[in-house]
Amino acid sequence: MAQLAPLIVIVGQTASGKSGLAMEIAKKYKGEIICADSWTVYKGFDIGTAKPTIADQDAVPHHLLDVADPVAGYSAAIFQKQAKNVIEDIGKRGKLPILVGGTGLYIDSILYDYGFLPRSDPTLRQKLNALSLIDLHQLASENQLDLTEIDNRNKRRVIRHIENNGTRPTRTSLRSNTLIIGISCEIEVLQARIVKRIDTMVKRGFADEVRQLGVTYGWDNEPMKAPGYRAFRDYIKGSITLDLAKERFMRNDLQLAKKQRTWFKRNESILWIENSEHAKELVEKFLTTNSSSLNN
RNA sequence: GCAGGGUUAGUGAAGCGGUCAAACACAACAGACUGUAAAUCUGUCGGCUUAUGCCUUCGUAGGUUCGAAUCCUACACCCUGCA
Repeated sequence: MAQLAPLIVIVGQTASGKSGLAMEIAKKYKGEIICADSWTVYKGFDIGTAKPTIADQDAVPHHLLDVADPVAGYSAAIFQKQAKNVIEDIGKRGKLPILVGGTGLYIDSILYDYGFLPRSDPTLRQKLNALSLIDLHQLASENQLDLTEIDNRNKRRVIRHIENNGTRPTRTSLRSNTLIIGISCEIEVLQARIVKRIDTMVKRGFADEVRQLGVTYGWDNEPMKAPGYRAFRDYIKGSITLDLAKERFMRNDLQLAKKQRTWFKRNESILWIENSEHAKELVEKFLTTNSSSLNN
């Protein structure tokens, strides 16, 4: 089996400074950035998702931004397929792929080469969704499906198990030739950064963006559920003040950060760093050690 | 000043003599996580400690009762009708 291209992965909580670090590394080592973020994939959702700016995109090539239509939706499996292609392509061109993002599932789908099972049939999904958890357990048992191995109180998981007819998805061990850097950040510092970032977003016209997107794509699509959009939608509709909208935005971001913390905490392959100097040392060492596999 | 309503754990809010450390929601904390993942789900959530255990709580201080967050009295603060 051919050696995989070297891959740098940068993870961390929202607003922890992932993008900034990625830019630094990309500039220094001729890198290209792949965004592993379940919201920046959507077209038009720019300010509120903290999508890299046009200037940043001009300075360093970015991939998997704006690849999804807000109404059509997206998924981890689609991401995985696209990301794998992009990473391979970047490697072939002799550049350094840098996977950056806070969506744990997307990251792990690359790190552990998740074997996603086929997408569900919409008709069947609708039918199963209408059933209660108890009915679903009943159905599973009629089909000799064992639910003890899965989170059987989670309706969504039970449905998925039935749809897959009991087949379990696969995963591999950690991708070879991969350096995973995690940016650690104190909660207080993070909160301050989030507050500041929201102010900046508002100054850049976030409210207008939300209004525009609501008119264009409606209010019920997936990216509209993102922390900022969810919070500002009520402000746009006039039911809450700007201050309250910002307050809720922050709350939503902090809750997101909490989930990200939990997700990444369990991954023992992540090397946690405090500052970008430390990160660059790690990258330097990693690239030296793996130079033989670099396509010069 | 008179009459009425209110004061419950981080917040909102049930309870109105025993089965109340006190429903429920939110927040918080911990965890799971494979085609919606910023999703979905699980556990904890007064303290000690982890026990069918003890201790301290339901504005404050007393009282009635075998027993009070629940009844009575006084006081404090908040809202409403008449002044």
